[in-house]
Amino acid sequence: MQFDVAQNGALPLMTRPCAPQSCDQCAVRDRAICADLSDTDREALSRIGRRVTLHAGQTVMWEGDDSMVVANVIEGTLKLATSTGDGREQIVGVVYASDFIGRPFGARTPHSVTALTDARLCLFPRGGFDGFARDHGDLQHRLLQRTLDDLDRTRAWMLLLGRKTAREKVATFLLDMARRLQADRTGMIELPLSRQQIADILGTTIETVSRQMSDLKRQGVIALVGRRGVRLIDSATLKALAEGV
Amino acid sequence: MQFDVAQNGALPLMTRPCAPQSCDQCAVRDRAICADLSDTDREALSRIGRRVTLHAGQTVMWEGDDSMVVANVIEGTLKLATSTGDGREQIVGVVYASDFIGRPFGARTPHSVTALTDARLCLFPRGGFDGFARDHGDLQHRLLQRTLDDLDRTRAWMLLLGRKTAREKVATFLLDMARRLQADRTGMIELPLSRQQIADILGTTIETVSRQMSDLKRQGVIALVGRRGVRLIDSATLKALAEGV
DNA sequence: CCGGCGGTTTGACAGAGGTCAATGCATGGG
DNA sequence: CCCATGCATTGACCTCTGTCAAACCGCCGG
Repeated sequence: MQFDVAQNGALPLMTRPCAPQSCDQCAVRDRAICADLSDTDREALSRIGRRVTLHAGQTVMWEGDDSMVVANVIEGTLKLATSTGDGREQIVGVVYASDFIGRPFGARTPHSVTALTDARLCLFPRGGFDGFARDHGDLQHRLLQRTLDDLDRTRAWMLLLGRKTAREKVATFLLDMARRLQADRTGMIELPLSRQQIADILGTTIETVSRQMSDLKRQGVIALVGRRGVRLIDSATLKALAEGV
Repeated sequence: MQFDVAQNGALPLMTRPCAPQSCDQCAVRDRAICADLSDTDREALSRIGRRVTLHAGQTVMWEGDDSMVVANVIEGTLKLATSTGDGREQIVGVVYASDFIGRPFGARTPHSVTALTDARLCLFPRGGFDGFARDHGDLQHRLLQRTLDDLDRTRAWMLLLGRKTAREKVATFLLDMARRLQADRTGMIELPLSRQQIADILGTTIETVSRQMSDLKRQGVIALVGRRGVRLIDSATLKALAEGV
């Protein structure tokens, strides 16, 4: 367990309001929660919010802060994290393009949100979003669906944190990443996370992650290419290891 | 880590349909998700469902099963749990009177639901409930609120599972239980869980839980009375221990 | 192309907590 | 009321993983 120095620049919220931009060419237009709004409704929602750009490392919301904004992720990867008083960090979620972030209908943001890569958000003031959602059952339904899915995923992750060994954790993590990042034919993926961040997801240390990866490499189950590259060579074995042989 | 033998009788779903009962005298009438429905709507929902009684140890839903029913908890305490292939169990939630259980709007039940005490449920077939919820924005809103709260609590628990020491876990657990069970003036609570179940919540073993509790007792922070009774003597110290001193 | 920085790997070691096993003791059925 | 059963406690031991430290090496800027 160690202390993660928050590396972040100025709060970007007011720094880069992009030129007003219609939803027509939005990259996540049909995957985000606004996907099945009518064109007029979607534009109305769009007018409440604005597009902002983040650089890797910037934090959008802090744990315990008043919940002021919510957002759709248009592009990039971000982490959700909580910490103990003495600085031990646990990553409680990783979000990708089209995911929704922030805490609607609640006073407090229960975890920080930090960009892992450069990212673009479609950001809404919470009050405005809450009001809009209350008036649009389909948006609310979509948000409910998404929240239920998040809860299922989060609970599945609790099994990993509470009951799996380091080996099982790393194997599970690699398979999960391969699925999410759509590994190509050769099983190659580029992790959007440092070893420290992987450790913070798995509830272990950077050294343990590194040792487990090296072991898997030695066994010929994966290959490591550069700092962030991993090639899954024998995913059958990896699956077995993820379940504890 | 050990194997939890599923102790359960017959599936109770069809065994004990109580006499049709109006919502008027329902104990959780104004705390459950149906609380702010109109009387007519609430009665309509009630007609979809039925009241069932469970005995401690009975399982209502199994991990991975098709999601067939959802329910309000009228009375009692239940656990939500997932397991690895080889039988290691992690409790991913504990639900109390007025809480909602089951997976609406989804095909699979992602975790089992088992009664810890005798319990009473207000049970709905999922299809019927889903349809009703879609037509009643206020019900859906309430469900969303609840799900968002669950997600926040679950993520907070991830910090415990991933980053806290055994001492911190047990202290946190006791404080959480005292809050939820409304400890009386003397700080006395009656845990609805066995040591094994506490271990399954905290991602540790029965022996570790027992040792930590004995240590806390030796330090004079708590007193143990009988198998399930705990008296919080010095909750200030307990709070400090929960945060890692 | 090189040098330095920061992330990563590896090693040595220690300790928290898991495992196995025996004893203790509430609790409920006879 | 008492014994038997199953949960809880305690002890001994060992292993996994965390800690501290040093070496390694991609990657970027000059």
